[in-house]
Amino acid sequence: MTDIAEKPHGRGPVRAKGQETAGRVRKAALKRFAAAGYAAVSMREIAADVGVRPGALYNHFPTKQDILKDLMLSHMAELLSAWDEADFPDGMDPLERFVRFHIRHHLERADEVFISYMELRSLEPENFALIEAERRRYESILTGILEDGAAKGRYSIDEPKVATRAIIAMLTGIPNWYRTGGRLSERNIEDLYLTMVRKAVAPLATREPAALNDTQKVPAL
Amino acid sequence: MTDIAEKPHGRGPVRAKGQETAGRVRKAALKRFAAAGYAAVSMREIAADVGVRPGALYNHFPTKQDILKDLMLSHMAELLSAWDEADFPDGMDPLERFVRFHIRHHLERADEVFISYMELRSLEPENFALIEAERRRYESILTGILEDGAAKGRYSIDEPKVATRAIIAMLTGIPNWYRTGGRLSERNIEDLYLTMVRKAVAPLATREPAALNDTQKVPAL
Amino acid sequence: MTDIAEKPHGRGPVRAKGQETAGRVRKAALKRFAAAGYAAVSMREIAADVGVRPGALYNHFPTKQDILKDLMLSHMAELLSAWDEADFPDGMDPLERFVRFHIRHHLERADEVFISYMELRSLEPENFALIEAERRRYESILTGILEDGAAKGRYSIDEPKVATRAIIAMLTGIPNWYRTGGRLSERNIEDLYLTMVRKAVAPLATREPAALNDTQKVPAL
Amino acid sequence: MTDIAEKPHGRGPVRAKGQETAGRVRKAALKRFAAAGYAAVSMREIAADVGVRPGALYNHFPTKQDILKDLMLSHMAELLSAWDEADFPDGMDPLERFVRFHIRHHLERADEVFISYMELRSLEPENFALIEAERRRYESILTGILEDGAAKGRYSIDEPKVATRAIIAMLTGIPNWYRTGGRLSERNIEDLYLTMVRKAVAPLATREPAALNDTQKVPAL
DNA sequence: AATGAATGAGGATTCATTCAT
DNA sequence: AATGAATGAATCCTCATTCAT
Repeated sequence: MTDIAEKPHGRGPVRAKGQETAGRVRKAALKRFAAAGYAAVSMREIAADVGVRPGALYNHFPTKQDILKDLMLSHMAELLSAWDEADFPDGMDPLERFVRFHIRHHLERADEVFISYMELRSLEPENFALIEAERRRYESILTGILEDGAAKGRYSIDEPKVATRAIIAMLTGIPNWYRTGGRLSERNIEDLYLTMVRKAVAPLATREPAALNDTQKVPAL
Repeated sequence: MTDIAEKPHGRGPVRAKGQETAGRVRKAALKRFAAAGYAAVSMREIAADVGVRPGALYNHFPTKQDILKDLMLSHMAELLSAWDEADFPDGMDPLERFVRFHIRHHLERADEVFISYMELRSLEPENFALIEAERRRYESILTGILEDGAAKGRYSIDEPKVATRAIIAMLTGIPNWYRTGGRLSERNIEDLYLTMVRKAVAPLATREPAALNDTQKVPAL
Repeated sequence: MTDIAEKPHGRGPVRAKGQETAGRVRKAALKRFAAAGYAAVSMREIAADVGVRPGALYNHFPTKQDILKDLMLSHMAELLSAWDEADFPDGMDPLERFVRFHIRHHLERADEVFISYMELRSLEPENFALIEAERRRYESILTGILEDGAAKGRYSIDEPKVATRAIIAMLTGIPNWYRTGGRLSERNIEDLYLTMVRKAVAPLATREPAALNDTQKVPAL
Repeated sequence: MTDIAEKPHGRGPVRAKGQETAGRVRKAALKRFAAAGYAAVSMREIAADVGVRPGALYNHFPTKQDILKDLMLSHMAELLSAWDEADFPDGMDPLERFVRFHIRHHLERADEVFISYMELRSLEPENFALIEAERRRYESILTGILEDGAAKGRYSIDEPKVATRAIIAMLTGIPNWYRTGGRLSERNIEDLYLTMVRKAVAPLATREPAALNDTQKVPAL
């Protein structure tokens, strides 16, 4: 939305680097796919955002589907490489690492995240398989942390895969409602969610007998 | 809930043909909207599912948008009235009530839930306002439970609205991956999530040692 | 081109029988495919000829390709059934029958003929197979006549299939240049070609030994 | 024969690169025009065949139409000059000469022939006139032979122009079905067709009165 | 001589919707 | 309540061509 305003005007190519156009297409498509959904966005709209005629888009992406695939693949690649390079204090608990990383990364990329979770259904089967593989790789990071912690007795988790999904759903839901500039800072959110996650997987120790009784009492229901 | 659907008939129960069609339209639209997204579904597809020509749909719903609005409004109405009528053992902890209710209701209505959370963006502003009001009413039930429990010192929650969203996101994410007939029963899921939710809002550490023991007692599951 | 002028005007369906529209589409497509070739004709042009918006064509033919297929299949069906029903004087020589029939039929249907021979390449493989089978059925009629006559010693033909093609090519080429209303009547054309065909397959008898010798003498060349 | 193709180069034989490209364009266009028709072939396809981007074609031919015009004009020029230079045994009958020449030339140039007869309709009027003039020149060769032979009493032809077209259509149809390597050699084909042509224009003399009578007897029909 | 990016027009087809029957 | 035919606008994408580099 920023550089778009600087698009060269007049007819014909102004030699303003075609390279840039592909990037502007990505940016415009991202915004629109996130806002309205892949199917509801037309190539015309994207072209208009970019400041180009619809046909020109096809110099950069062979089909609309390829734009989506490109966005999703590069999001997953970035997510995984960002995790590899994440810089946290040495002694930090892996679960804290993951929670803070995930929230931070996802709050900065609300649109990419949303698309990546919502538009899986808009992918043609071949592309779906590509993306799905990446998603599993990411989820397995958290599953590994949980299993590891459970093995060491630090967490109490019966089903690490279920817990992985529960936690990721919880964290990934944040950008749905969180708006920067509000009462809560990103750091506040991180802390709040970290607390909830930690407690959710914490060993019960000697602490909450009453609650459990409740649960067990629940009969047929 | 479209007015058309309510058109009363004076001819006795035999004359249910039109009613039936409207119902079949709702059912077909629900499936397709959930699977592909509102924008990606055509009236022709719905008509084909129903076994009718596209024009006939307009005898039952004035526009495609009205089908969506109908589905979402009736889902929310049903959700709220189901909560009002939910039948739980008398002494049950309200949070447990809510968690079990929500999971149960949503697992039975995966498509409605999904549409209701995803297709808000496809609603025209007027319809959006209608639905959004209902959603807030539902969320406020959980917020109320949390605030109440916090006031009584049973939970430790700094931000009840944040917690509300975190919990609802976590629970609502279940139908995204849960499949009946797998290793985990619905009841298992309820128990697992209930445990996580309870712990997530539990007062910390030294405060409720008893509770923890209870949780650990939860056996095989 | 005639009834088209009578197309009902004004917006919306004038209930002037949709049935008729399909026929008008066929007629317009025929003219245009013959004149410019399948690939060079747009659905918009056909629609304009018919007096309808492009989308309306799709109520009658699922694709442009189906219009072509329809034209070619019905031409071949008509050709074969016309042959079956052709009414010639009882004692007429079968070859004369065929030549007169072919010329007559094809002069009346210059466009269909042209399309049927030229647009085979525009058919998708499945449709091509359908049409090609019909074409072979028709050619086999002439081959049968030639083989029969040769067996009876009335014709001298070394390669009945080659002769079939030679004759059909010769006859089918007529509409390429012949224009009614010129110096030569259709009847003249029939007679001229019949004479040439007859002579082409006639036994050489004892009459033109020189000619044949010539041919045989031709050496390497 | 586009002017561009004739652009002389002063740099010696090494600098034949551009020339080569133009030739490759001609060759690719020829194949594709023959196979699919002018209208169905895109400049992009031609460029891909040549191994070049579409824009580069315009260094060699100003428009797509000019490629077609070039192919057709050069085919006709080659045909006429090949006739002038054809080397046949001295005493050979002119009709045999023509038939053998035409078959030979056309079997070697199936694509050019096909285009030249089929894509006349794709020519803009100005280009059409150019080509049509050449075609008439070629046809007049055969007409001359027939008229000459008729004058000398060697042939019996009522309408030399009709006969010209009949014969050319017959001969030109060969590449439509003939495939080298089959049962019949090119030489066999020449002989078969020559026989048919000769007989078709042969004087009836005293030899086949019956046949003629047959024709004449045919009444109204 | 070739590229890469663009244009503007147009390709076939689909869409939600209308309406006479 | 349903149909069949239509509309008008929009869909994705392809086209021939241009032109700065």
